Amino acid sequence: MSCGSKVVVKAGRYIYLVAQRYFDASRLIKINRPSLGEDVAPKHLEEIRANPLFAATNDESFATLVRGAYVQNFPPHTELITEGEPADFLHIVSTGCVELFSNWRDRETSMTFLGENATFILAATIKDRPYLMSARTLNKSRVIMVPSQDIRTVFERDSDFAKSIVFELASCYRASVKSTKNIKLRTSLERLANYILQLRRDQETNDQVVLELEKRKIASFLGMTPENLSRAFASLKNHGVEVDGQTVIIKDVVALTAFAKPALLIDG
Amino acid sequence: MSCGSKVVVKAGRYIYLVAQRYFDASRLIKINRPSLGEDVAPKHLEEIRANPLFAATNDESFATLVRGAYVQNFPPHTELITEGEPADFLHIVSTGCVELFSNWRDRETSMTFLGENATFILAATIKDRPYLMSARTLNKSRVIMVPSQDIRTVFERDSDFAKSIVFELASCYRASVKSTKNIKLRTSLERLANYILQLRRDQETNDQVVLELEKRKIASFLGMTPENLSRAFASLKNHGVEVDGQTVIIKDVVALTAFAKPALLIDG
DNA sequence: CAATATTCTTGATGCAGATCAAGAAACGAT
DNA sequence: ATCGTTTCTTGATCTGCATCAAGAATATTG
Repeated sequence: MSCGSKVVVKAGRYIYLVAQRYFDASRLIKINRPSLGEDVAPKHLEEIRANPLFAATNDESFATLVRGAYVQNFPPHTELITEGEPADFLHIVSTGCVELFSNWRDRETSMTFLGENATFILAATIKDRPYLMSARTLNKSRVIMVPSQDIRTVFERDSDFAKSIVFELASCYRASVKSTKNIKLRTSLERLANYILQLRRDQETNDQVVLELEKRKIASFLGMTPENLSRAFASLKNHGVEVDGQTVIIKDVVALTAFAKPALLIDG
Repeated sequence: MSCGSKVVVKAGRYIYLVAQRYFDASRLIKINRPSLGEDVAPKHLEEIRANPLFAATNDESFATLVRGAYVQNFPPHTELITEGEPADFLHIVSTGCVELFSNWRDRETSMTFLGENATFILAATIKDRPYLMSARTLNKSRVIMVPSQDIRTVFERDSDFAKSIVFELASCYRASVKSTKNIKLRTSLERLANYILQLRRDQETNDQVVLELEKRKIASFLGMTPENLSRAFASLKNHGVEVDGQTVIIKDVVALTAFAKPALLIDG
C-alpha cells in the first residue's frame, strides 16, 4: 500500500494512481464529434471498422455505432469495469490484453483473458443487466467503447450486424461452457497440461512455449493456488515438460499429450 | 447391466431399451405436413406458438420455423443428443425436464437442468458447430425440434425473432458464467447452502423445500460426490438445515443465509 | 407382496490441493 | 546499480473432498 491514491483496492507495483473505474473524461478520445462538424473520421474509425464485429455492417449502421463511441488508452493494471455496475458500454479490446475476473467475499478468480478484437461484456449489453465480471488491463491497452443503447438500436435494423452479434455471443457462450467442463471434469494437473498444449497450438511452436501471463494469473485462471501451480509444473517433469522462468520446454509432446488427453469439445 | 438393449451406456433402473440417440422415425410427430395439405395446425402449433421464444415472431416467420419442426414425447432417461454430434435441430423443452451433461474420459458431470420452455442447444445451432453437451430426459418429456437451418434463415429476415434469439442466448451465457463463478469461488458446502436457498426462492416456500432431483444428480451438478453431498447435508445442521428424504427443512433461514452469503451476481 | 436393484448414508482411509512459512529470484523505483 | 517490493518456489502441515466399503433405505419388477 505504498502508492498515494485514495482508492487502492490491492497493493502491488502495478497499481497506479487510479485503481477504481478509470473514467477521467479528459483522457477520453471521442471518435466522432458532430458538434464540431469535423474530425469525424480520424484513424480510429478505420481501426474500429477493421474489427470483425463490424465487418458485415453497412455504413449507416456503422455511423450510428461510432457516433457515441470512445477510444481510450489505458495503462496496465487499470480496472475498467466492476461487476455489478450497469452495462452502459460494449467494450472491445483494440490492442493489448484485458483480464476478466470475479469476486465473492474475499476471494477472487480469473475468468478469462482477452486479446485483440475480443468483446466484453456483450451479454450484459444485450440484456441491459449489470456486468457479471470485472475487467482490468494487463498491458497497456487500447479499448473501444460503444454505448449499449446504440448496439441495441442497430441490432434491430441491421440483420448483418445482428448476425455478427449473435455469432460473437454464441462463441462466448461456448467458451464459457468449455471452461466449466474443464474445471469440473479435470484435475488441476490435467488442466495445466492442456493449457500448455493450447499455448503450443496458439503460438504455433513445436517444443517450446512462452507463458505470456504472470504465473499467479495462470494459477487463478486454472483454479489453483500459485504454490500448487509451481508444484504442478514440477510434477509435469514426469510427462515431458520442463520450466525455466517464463519458458516452458516440451521435451516429449507424445507423453504430454497422452497425459493431457486434450478434447476438441473442451480445448478446441 | 441387466437389461437387454444392445447399446447400454450405463446400468440402471432408468435405462430403457434405447440408450443411444433416440430417433425412431415412427415415433416422431411431424407438425406440419405440407404434402398432405391438411393437419397443418394441430394443437402442437399453438403449443409452440406459446413459447416465449416465438412470442414476437410474425406469422410468416413462424410458418417457416414449424414447417420442418417435430414434436416428440420421450420416456424418462432417454439420451436425446450426444456431445460432438452436429447441431441439426434446435431443441425446446415443451414439458418435462431435461439434463445437460458432459463427459471426459470416464468422468461425467451435470451441467444444468432444463424445465419448460428452455432451449438447448442454441449456440451450436447458431454457429453450426457440434454440441458441447449431451442431453437426456429426466422425466417423461415433450420436446420440440426445429431444424437449425430454418432458425438461421428466419433469424436473418425477422429482427424480432433475432432479438428473441439473442436475448435467449445472452441469458444462457450469463447462466454459464454464474455457474463457473459458483464453482471457482465457493466450497461445496457453500454451493449446497446456496442451492437450497435458490430452491426456496423458486418454490416460494418459507421453511421447507423439496429436492426435485435425485441427490446423485444434485451432487454432480454441484461438483461433488454423492457421499460428500450426504455429509454436506449433515454439516448444514449447524446452519439451520435438516433433511428428511426429499424434503429439506429450513429451521433457521437467517443462519443459513449468513453462511451461504448468496450473491445476485452468482445466484440471481 | 416379495424379490431385486439402486440409491442413500455412514465410517475408514487416502490423496489433492490449500494454507502457512521462509528463502530465492525477479522486478520497479530512485 | 541499489533498495524495496512482489512474485516465485520449496517445504511442512492441514483440510476438504474422493475413494473404498458395507449396511440402510428406497424404488422397481415380477
